[in-house]
Amino acid sequence: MDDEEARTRLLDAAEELFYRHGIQAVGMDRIRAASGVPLKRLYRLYPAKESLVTAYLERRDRQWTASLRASVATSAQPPVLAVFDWLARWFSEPDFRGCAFLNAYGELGAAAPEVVRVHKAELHSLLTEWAPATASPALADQLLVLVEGATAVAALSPGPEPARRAREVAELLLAK
Amino acid sequence: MDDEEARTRLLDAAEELFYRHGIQAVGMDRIRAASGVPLKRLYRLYPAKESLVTAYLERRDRQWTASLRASVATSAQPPVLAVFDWLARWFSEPDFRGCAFLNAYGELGAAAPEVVRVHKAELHSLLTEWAPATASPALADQLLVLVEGATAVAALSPGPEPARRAREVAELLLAK
DNA sequence: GGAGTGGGAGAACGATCGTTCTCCCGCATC
DNA sequence: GATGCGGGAGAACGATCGTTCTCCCACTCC
Repeated sequence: MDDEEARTRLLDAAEELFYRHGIQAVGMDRIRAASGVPLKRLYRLYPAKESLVTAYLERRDRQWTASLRASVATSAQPPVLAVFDWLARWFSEPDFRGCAFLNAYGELGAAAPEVVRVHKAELHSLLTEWAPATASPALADQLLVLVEGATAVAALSPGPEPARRAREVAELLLAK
Repeated sequence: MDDEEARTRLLDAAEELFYRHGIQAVGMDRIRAASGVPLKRLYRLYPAKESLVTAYLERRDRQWTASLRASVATSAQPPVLAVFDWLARWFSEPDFRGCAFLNAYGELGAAAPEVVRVHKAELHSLLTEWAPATASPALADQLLVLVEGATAVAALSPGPEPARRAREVAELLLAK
């Protein structure tokens, strides 16, 4: 097992545990046990828990954004509506538990890593990119409210319905 | 200082600290220091941290719902739109940091107290009550997405704008 | 006034946390 | 084959947490 594989295993374990149980509720030793990476190596690759948390969120941000981009690009639907179809599938995953970045911000507050804010800015920028060129500049803001709202509602009552409700509203916004 | 005043002081301190810093980040001794209530009395009134957390969320639920109800009842606007005006004022409070119930759920996961789920069910029921009688039964679900979405967006970029954007969308839904 | 009681201040306890250190084994080098 | 050395397993350390205990003082009741 080289360092690269150890990093992957550590981030896999961190993602699974931090996302499911929250960040403060998971100790470093639990991540060592779940990843199989010895503590000494863990601290060589990530010198403190905070850097592991940041790395977890940064990788999740890249993967989340890439998955959404790919799904929107290959959908036959208008991009903005394809977002909600992708959300419906995400909300149906068995271990879905809301937005990892919002959860981290709620738990850590001002101590949350910068990537939390970056993630939300990226999402806003994607929605701006996908909105019809003729639309009002407020449309991206409104769509962002719909995406965040569907995610927050689904966090407490999982399943595709919140995404479908949000999609209905988005269709209305586009037809306006 | 009788027990009732001690309870109030404890819940005030708990609300201020738990909401601002997160639940796990605040120790019982910090609540003792902020409230001025001795530890012995604290544990007589709330036998464990979990019961203090539950009491904090339950009181906040009652106050939040009462404030929203009162504001909607005295507004000249249609009830559903008055909700978003109330949100805009809430988001502008200097210590606003998102929905305390969603934050608690994100931090505690399955270990979150039941009141988190109850709070969201109440909100849905209020929106159903305030929706025009002629509206589609899906309207309350869509409004819930808008309310939660505005709150989530405002958590990371505070101020009244997310509520205004959500209100614009709600107007469109009502005019449909 | 003396005995009992309740509560306040804060030390103490056991558990757990993030982090570091010790010990030891396998392996590469001359 | 002796010698270093990187790394693994896990003990150990200091801090902090939730919770309980000790000590002591003020006050009540006869």
